[in-house]
Amino acid sequence: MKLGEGVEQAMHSVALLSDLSEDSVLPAKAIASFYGTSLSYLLKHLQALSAAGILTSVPGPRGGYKLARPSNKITLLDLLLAVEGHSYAFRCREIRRRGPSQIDSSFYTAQCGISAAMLSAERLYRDALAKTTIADVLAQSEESNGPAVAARTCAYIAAHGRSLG
Amino acid sequence: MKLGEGVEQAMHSVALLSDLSEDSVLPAKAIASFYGTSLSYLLKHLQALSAAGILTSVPGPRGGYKLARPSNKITLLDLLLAVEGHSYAFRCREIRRRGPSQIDSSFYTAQCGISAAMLSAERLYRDALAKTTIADVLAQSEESNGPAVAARTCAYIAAHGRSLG
DNA sequence: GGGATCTTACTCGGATAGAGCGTGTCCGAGTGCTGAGGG
DNA sequence: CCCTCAGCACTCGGACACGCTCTATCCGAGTAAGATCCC
Repeated sequence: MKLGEGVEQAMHSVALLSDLSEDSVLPAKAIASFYGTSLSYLLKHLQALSAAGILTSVPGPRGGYKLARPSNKITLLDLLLAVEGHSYAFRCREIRRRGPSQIDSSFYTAQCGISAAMLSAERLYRDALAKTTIADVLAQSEESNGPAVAARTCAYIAAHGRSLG
Repeated sequence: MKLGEGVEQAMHSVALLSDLSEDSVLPAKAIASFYGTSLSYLLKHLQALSAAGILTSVPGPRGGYKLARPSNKITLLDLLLAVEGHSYAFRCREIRRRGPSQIDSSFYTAQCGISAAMLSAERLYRDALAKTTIADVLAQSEESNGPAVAARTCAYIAAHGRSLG
């Protein structure tokens, strides 16, 4: 029950890219520098987001990343699944059927009750994340943190963002 | 985002022990054999459950494990935390504060919005598991699977359970 | 024959190797800018 | 002075080692039953 550090990096990266004008891109190097993380490692996850259709990448000089759709259409679940994969955390191995004294499989009509309960809880988790967009998070964050933080990110974007030719 | 296989083993083990009379114990060897799992590996998790106060262990010959409290007082969350640890899956590293252009920490009054949203979803997950007891799962499972499965476990318990002297 | 004691076998408990995956890094492919050279 | 072209620097993309956690295992400590010996 542990999420990789790449999840947080991906989410913050998308949050940063949200402040970018539509016809601009921000290179991964600038994102890594802004958050003080390893560039190579961040690229790994940005590429995953790009493959999932969340980000658009522009190669070459003056290239970079930008959002593929508005931030109010990007949910935390989208980012989580893109980085960590789509499989559920709990996977039923059907150990109830193993062992020496098996009975016929037809007796096990329904799925394992434990598995059902675990997956049901996990769906609640995913539903909650699916209802929260990056735009929601940013709106709440700015409200509670005040304007200084937002000003800092805007300044950084202005300094490192690049408009597409 | 992956749960260890020990979680499933622990939960099924507790489910099996639920069918045991109060003054009896079941050795780990019998549980491992029933589920076809490795004894040594199962012991690791049964010990974790014992340390968490969910199971009671009786050493020596005719020893074994039994529930420390009734199965309707044991929730899936208890088992999950005992096996996987109490820390949350998402851990905020505060990468928003790192990087070259830090501003004073006092500006970051509230916690990170992303962290808040992730932890909030995870609490929903935990709440759902905290509301589900092993007794609930067994009741539902017996209802959907029919009596043959329950009969098998009862027979196994009768053959391998040991009453305390 | 009864009781104490010693051996024994069985249990849990903690410490110890191996495998798989996440973490971190590196080098290569592609692209647009830039400068020089020629018309 | 303007156009063409080659070189180049910068970007993303995929392939490659390292470390840690999970998986699996082994050996040691403790205990109660059972056999044995003594009274």
